Amino acid sequence: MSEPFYITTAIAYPNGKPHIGHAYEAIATDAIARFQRLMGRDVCFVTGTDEHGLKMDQTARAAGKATRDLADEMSLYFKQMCETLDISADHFCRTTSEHHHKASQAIWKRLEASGDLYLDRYEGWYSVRDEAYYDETELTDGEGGQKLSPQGTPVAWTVEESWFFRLSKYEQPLLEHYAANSDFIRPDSRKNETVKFVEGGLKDLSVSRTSFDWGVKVPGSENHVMYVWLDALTTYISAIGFPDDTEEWRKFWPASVHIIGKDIVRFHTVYWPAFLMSAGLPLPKQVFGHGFLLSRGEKMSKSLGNVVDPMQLAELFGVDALRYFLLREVSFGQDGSYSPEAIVTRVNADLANSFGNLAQRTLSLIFKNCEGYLPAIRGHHDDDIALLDLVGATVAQHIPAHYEDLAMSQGLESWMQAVFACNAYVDVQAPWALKKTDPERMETVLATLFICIAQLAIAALPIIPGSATKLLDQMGVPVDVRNFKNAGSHWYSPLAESNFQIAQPVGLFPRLEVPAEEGTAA
RNA sequence: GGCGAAGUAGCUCAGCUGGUUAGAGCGGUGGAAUCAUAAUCCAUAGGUCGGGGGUUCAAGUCCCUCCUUCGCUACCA
Repeated sequence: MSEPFYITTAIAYPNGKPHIGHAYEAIATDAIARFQRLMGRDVCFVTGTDEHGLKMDQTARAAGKATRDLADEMSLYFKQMCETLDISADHFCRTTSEHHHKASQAIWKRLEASGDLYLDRYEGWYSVRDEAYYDETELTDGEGGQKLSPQGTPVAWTVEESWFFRLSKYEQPLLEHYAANSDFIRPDSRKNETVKFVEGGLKDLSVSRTSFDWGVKVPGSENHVMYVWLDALTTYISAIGFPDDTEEWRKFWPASVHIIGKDIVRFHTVYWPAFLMSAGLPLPKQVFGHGFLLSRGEKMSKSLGNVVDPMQLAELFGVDALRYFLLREVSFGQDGSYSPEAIVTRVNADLANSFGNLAQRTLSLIFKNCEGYLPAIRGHHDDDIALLDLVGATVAQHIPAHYEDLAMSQGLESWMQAVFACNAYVDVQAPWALKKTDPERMETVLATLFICIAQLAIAALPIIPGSATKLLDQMGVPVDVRNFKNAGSHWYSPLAESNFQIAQPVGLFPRLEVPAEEGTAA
């Protein structure tokens, strides 16, 4: 029985098309999910869209559409993005689904049964124009003493009936949980922020709204809809069956890790655990808040006009090139910077010049000098052993250790070091020269390289699944070898003896060029 | 204002609990090689580790202070 591993992305809020940040999160989560599958874990990977709330309603109205139609349309963009980027999610969930409504109402009833919900009034400065409450400190004084919101719209003191959740009750339990589970919130900087925040005291949370109705109806209070976050967070359990007693639910909850952006850490590390405690359900084992992608070091925003469409990038550079760049260049957990130049430089250096060329030169030599048959090994030299050991240790130990720690960029750094060692080995051994002086030795050298390249391709599968698979296909590596457990097993000789023959190798990692029209944002 | 993170070679960054000549990749320079995607390999470029002060036999690595950048500071997500 393999150990279950349940991982989720944040459930994206689709009041616009997906941007590079959504793509980044999906890609990173996918790489982790794929890695765990290759480690033999039984993986469940969930992503989806969080479609309720005021913003969706407003966006739809502004576009002159029915909210449901907008949700359908936008959610589809996210789903398509996942397909395009090779995201291997097991479930794509929508909070508008019937089952999800049922689950949200079920968790609501559990909170209620715990005595953690009470009806009260929410008071504050409300802007009708913005349909939002503002804190006193955010307001400015307009003409005639009229108080204005940050958007410059008039606000008025408003009282609204609302259900409240006794968040305050969970202050100590949460702090105890953070202390007892040091890995619950990662990276540490996010954990510190959360702990300080909770230590500062928790107020009860308003968890229903009556000012709009685009959401999950509160059981027994039909004029209330649930606070979007309560509903959205519930996706993590509704996706695998809750409240029904399904096999998936029993197997996969609690989640191994929620991968989220650093902006929504609080919702996942304070509200969500508190809701779960109240509901009597186990807490996820970890919440990881990744950083943001900056465009040339600047925040991306619609007003700056530097928002990047991930679909366009994938089309321009290739899905695997984009995936590789994001996971190699950005240290997971920290902010990262993106630019077309950076993608081109990184991908050309690592994938095209180093790894791609290594595979191409090796397979070409085998194709030309061995008629495509895998060369025989006739006794290894020390150099061969050293390379096999280095690549073997990298693939069996170093890379998995980094991936396991969600340090994909460091795993890829180890990967590149092994690639460098292979290229150095090729140059020192010079199989093209051995062809004339010692053909048998040439065969051993090429066989050694073949084994190393296959192992490196396997280690790259979580990051660049498409091209690594194509390479392994070209090389005839059996599917059951393509995982971290079997990559280092003795599969080469059986494959060679099976008379497998490689075809003329085809380059899988083309050199990229910076798009010519790349100019300054107008 | 309060709390926190960061400031290391031209660029992007590694440097855990303090300890030999501060590291990598990219770029630059000089060689080698020619199997390969004008790709590869080898060597190299001498950066006061933001400024100042302190602790220590010894400090990017601990303490203080100053400067700069950034994040969090609750109910739009």
